Amino acid sequence: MPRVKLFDKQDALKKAMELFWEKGYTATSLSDLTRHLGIGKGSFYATFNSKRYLFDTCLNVYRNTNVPLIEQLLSSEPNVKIGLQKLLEFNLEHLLSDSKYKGCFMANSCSEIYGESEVLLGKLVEHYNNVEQILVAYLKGGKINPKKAESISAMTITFLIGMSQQSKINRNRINYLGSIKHLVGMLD
Amino acid sequence: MPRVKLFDKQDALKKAMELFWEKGYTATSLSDLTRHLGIGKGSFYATFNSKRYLFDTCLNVYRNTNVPLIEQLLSSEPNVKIGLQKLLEFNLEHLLSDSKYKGCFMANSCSEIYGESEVLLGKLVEHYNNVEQILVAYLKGGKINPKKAESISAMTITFLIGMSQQSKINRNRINYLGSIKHLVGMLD
DNA sequence: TTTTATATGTACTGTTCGGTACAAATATAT
DNA sequence: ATATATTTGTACCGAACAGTACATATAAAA
Repeated sequence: MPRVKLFDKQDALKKAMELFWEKGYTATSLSDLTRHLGIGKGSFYATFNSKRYLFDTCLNVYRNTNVPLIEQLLSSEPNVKIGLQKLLEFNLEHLLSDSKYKGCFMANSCSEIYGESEVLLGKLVEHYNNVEQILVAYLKGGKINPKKAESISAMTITFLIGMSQQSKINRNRINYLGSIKHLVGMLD
Repeated sequence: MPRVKLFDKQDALKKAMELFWEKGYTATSLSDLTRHLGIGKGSFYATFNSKRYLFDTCLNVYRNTNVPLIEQLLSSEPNVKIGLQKLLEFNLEHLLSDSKYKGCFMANSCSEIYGESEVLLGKLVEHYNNVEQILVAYLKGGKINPKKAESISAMTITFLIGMSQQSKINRNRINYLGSIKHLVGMLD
């Protein structure tokens, strides 16, 4: 019976994610969104409840896209040293190949916690704990001793966050590759 | 002849810096500022030109406060291994002792480059190049071979940026200390 | 073709934004 | 005491903000 939507929700979600990822929550206005998604205000609120709610959804989309990618990348590489290197280089290439200098959506969002209820904070904490645990389990599975696996995982997370932020102002691939080499070397 | 200012400009500058540091440029409104500084709009614009101009000034204040601190810390420690460790631990303690979870003002500002003219970007690039060069010179001065000095400096910068961002969602001192130990150990 | 449930655009809400205009207040030099 | 240069608070500006109300358009079911 009803009229049918003129746009694809999943497609619009992806576009919204790109925009929030690029500009952050606060700096992205509703007119930015409707313009970029190519839909009107009516459709926007009928489909996505509110700006805040859409943002949360976008964070989930990002997370549900990237974490499995990491898991797959690691699980397909039995040599943990190479696996760790691939993980780091994979992230680096993603950052440097992005002409918009967006960095990492999760890491960016750490700068937008202020004033929010605990929801965003909790989501970020959970995400990074999750990734860290994946890495720890992977390294332990490769006969790295538990203590070392944990400390190297922790350092890798910190380094990844740093790289994603720094990639906005420094695009020197050689530099980062050198650091990655050192980091991976710590597994010996 | 004239009426005299009822507030201290340097003091107000410091308060403004705290606020921008905590909330970022966009999320800090003019009413936030005047309320926090305890002055009216008239005084604000008579003293600080504009919100944007004040922000730039605050960034300079931050930088002119912190870089000399780093230089002093390093120059007073002849053992480069201990010097690097002190630098990292000094930063860590600063981050963890801040009950407001503000992170690093410079690193935070990397997330606010979007849409700005090249001014902010240039300032951040220059700052991090500067700090990196200070570190390189310090390590080279301690008989670390040039190549190694450069790669470890680069990694240290990335790590510091990462730590400052991550400190907003993870306050586990032990974790960071472990990473620092590993990083310093790379000098052997 | 008519009915009908949903999608859509537009006009509008009240609020806040950064910034300006300017009159009133005031501390000092005379 | 008076004159004066400066600070200060307040009223105001147009624009943009997130969000709502609702009439209109429309595609499918009947």
